[in-house]
Amino acid sequence: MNTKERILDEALTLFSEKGYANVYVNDIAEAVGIKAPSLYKHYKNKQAIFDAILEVMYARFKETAGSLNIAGDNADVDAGIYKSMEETDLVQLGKNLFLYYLHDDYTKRFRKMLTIEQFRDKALSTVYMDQYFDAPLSYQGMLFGLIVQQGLLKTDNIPVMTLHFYAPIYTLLTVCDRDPSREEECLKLLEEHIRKFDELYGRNT
Amino acid sequence: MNTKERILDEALTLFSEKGYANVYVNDIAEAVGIKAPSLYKHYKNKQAIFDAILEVMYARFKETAGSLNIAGDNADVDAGIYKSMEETDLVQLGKNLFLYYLHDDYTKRFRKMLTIEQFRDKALSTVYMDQYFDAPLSYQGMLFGLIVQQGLLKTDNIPVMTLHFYAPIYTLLTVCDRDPSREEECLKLLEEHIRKFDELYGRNT
DNA sequence: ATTATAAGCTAATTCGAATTAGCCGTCAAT
DNA sequence: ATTGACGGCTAATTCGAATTAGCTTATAAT
Repeated sequence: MNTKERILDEALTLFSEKGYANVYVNDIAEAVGIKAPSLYKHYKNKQAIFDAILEVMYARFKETAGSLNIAGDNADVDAGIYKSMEETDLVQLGKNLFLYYLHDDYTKRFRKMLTIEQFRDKALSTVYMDQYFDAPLSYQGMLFGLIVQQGLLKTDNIPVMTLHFYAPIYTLLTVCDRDPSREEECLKLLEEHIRKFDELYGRNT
Repeated sequence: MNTKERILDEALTLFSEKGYANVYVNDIAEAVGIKAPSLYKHYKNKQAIFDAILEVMYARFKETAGSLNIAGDNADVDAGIYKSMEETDLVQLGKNLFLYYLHDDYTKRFRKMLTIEQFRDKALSTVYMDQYFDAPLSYQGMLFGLIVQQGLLKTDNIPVMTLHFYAPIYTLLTVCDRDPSREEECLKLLEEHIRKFDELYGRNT
């Protein structure tokens, strides 16, 4: 990773911990191991660093939405996903989703940064909502549609079923973001949630 | 409301919209209708204004936790609450909880401020988690315990049942905070959620 | 070999936001 | 009537963080 990239990396870390306004260019430089004025050889100013982070993250989201099949893109359902869903344990799906969101380093720092900065910039809150509400519900809603079609689960209201599946995951995620020491507790609750969800919606009946 | 109180009120509004660091004492003064130096007749400095807001909110939370029976205090269950639960429609309970959180002016601004500032101050994130995770789950868990005892709903896992009830409420709340124009949509989903919850956990069977 | 560019540094400079100094009018209590 | 505290104002002052100026070295291309 070259200096230009490392600046973004360290800046993202700092922004996610303290918020844009509370991070000084000096902090970023120090984290990178250079002096503050040297930053300006790579970026026009502090705001440009922030903007560059956003661009990288947009690009990254686009990639992962496709490859990990959990974060968005409800446009097309290829046969592979469809087939795997038939045999995939819901618990695994939920846990994977949760752990990806929780541990993927970029995702995690970016989410925290969005959480802090979203109220200052409408565009950021839109990104946040899309990433953590609309896209997951849309994508998972489609999956549950297939699962219900297959008769594996039963419901007359797929959007609500999806909300029932996803909202606890989201909620537990916000807990872990705030207090990583509760991760174990949350994972346990997550697993119980999905098992009960499964039971309630009739896979086992 | 005197000047001293109005300062807190306007400052809370501004902090909740832009975050502490992005609000200038000048902004606060302007909102109040005085000049910035006059603020210092009432508060030692900017931080003192922030701290005073926290104190007011702590006090307020303590009050409302008791009087509205939705926001915390799981210590004692008085007979009144117990009795009312027997006949209260869950949908009303959930809607009231949601609408209180969403529309109570102080609660709303304070929640947004906490959301923005929590990562800079461990104490704030603790307050946030307590207010929006632990206390609601604890209190509602107790209520569901009573409801299950009465045989109105059935489950072998009250914490998960409580999570199933509360997580969608919390999730939809975070949506409305970010985009108030989605309130109607969220309320509709909220209602469907609770009806389905009720159905899944067996009130109607 | 020369030159240009990239990327670093130290030492200013700028600039804006927080705070302080010091003055003034009002009003309630002596 | 006088005084003092309260709460406001304008005009500094301070101070710290962002940015710019200008120098240096290394390296890659001519």
